Amino acid sequence: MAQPAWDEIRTAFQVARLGTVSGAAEVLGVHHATVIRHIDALEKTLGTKLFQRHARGYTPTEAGRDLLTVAQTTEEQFAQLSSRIKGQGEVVGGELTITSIAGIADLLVPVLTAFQDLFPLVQVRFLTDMRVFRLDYGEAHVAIRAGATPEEPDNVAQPLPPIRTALYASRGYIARHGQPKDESDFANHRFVCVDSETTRAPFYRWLRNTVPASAISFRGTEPAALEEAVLQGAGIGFSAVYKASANPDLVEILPPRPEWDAPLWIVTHVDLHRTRKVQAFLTHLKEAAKTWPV
Amino acid sequence: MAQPAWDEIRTAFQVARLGTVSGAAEVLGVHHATVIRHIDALEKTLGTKLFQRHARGYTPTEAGRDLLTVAQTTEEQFAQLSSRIKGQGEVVGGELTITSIAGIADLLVPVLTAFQDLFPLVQVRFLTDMRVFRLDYGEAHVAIRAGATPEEPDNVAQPLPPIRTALYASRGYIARHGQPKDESDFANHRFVCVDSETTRAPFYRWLRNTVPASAISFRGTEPAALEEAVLQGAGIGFSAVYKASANPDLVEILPPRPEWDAPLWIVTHVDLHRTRKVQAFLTHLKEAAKTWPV
DNA sequence: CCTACCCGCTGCACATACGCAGCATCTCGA
DNA sequence: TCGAGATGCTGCGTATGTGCAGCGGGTAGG
Repeated sequence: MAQPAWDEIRTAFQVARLGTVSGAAEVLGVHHATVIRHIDALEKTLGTKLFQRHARGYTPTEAGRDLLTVAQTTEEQFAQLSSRIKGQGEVVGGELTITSIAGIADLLVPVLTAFQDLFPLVQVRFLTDMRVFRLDYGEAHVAIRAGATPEEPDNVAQPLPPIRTALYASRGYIARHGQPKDESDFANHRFVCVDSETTRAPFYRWLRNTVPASAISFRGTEPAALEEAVLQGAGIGFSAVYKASANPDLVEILPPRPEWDAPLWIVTHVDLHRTRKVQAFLTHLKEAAKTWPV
Repeated sequence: MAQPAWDEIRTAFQVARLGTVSGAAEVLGVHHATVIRHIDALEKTLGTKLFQRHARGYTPTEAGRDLLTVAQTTEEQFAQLSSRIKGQGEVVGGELTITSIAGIADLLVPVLTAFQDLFPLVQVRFLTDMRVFRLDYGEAHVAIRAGATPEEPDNVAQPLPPIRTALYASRGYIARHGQPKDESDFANHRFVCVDSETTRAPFYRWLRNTVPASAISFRGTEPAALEEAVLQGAGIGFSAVYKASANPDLVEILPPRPEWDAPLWIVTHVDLHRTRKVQAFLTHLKEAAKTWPV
């Protein structure tokens, strides 16, 4: 069962509305002949006459009047849709999906809530999952990634201030085990380290190379668990500077090193990068990043 | 503000629904390349990306999902419209407009009511007006015309049994003036005739040529008024045989003559003639005409 | 009654859009 | 790790649809 072409329905709609082929042709911006051919083709596929042809123009039959009412609403629907889509880039509103690693959620959440206050029409979705969300699939508008420079094509990467990391111990740990004088004293202490052998984090690699395996007394996979372990005095471990500096219970064992810095990237898909919504968020995020503790 | 082509919206709709260009192309019965070109053109006119392109296919963006929901209902609306129009010729229902001269209304009304009983979905409009309704303008589905063979192109004419006419007088008239013995006696009687000089009715022409003008004592324009005048005894006049034979008060002065017969025609527009509704009425009408009094 | 305008129709030439085919890329499974 | 399948993309030749112009017919106004 052959379905009629939508363009032909639109042509027939204008003819039914205006009553003349000439008027419809002018409105549609096509030639009179095109209008006639569309009507003929449509009537052929439908197997019914839609119009009575006479010298004064085209008068819709019952079927034509039926088409008129249906296509009338379609016309309005499409017009609304069109202006909605065209205007969507202008107004900052609708859904805004951000994805990041869980570790910097406390850094991002204030930024997101402030952005939401700035643009009340925006609905924020903040996804922090183990897996990397694919920007290609439209899963997120903006991704905050840590590590090496993202190289995916079609992705736009912009730098953020890196996450500085240092070695800390809780005051409870120091009270029990003291504070290492220098690196040679590390063997006499207890350390908290990630369990994975293949971690990409440079400071953990440094830890494996510097501290004897026997000194690493607490291992875990979940970053949040490792941080908690350090706080609880399970051992000496790493923490982001911005987190530790806010916690008076943590004492710096070793200061942050540039090679430990985790580069932070804002990544967006090239198609979404141009939209005003994303642009507004990016400027807001970069502005907020200037005030981040370093 | 350029409006997007409806066909391109349909293409984009199928892509959004199926997620792949290939699938949409197969459903639409066009080539993959056409689908891509439609999407590109539509996104260009809308100024916004509708889909995220990736190796697995096309994933709709917010705008694409918006289009999806709108076009979904459009698709359903058009499908319903299409089947409704296609099927409308199959079911005998809706409006049926008949037009005729007022004089034979009493002959047609029983036919119309019987037809309405046969097809309860039909709504009959019976138009009897002085002016001739134009089938071209879709003013009526079927016209009952009297007189010469209709010659308009695009009109289909079918014969009906002609209306036979004879000369009558009321019993009241005969009681007062007697009954003419033959045509030479007409000068001593009173006659009822139409007022118009240019009447096309052959029996009135015959009357003018046969009866002296002084014998025509009652003139009128309205056929119904003339009939009433004959009944009231104003004079001798014409009446359709089927009407007079039902009235015992009328006495036949002269029997009907073939040259007085008024040919009756069923006329339909060629476009509407093929529809089942009109066909059903035509067969019903012709069947009923067989039982008409002649 | 006649003339001028409007509308719809159709043959022809051209441009646009289409189908085709080959290519590049990615995903999934062995 | 490699291969098979699927998907999207692009250049080229063709066909379909479009624009153009002239014609015929009907209506309206003088």
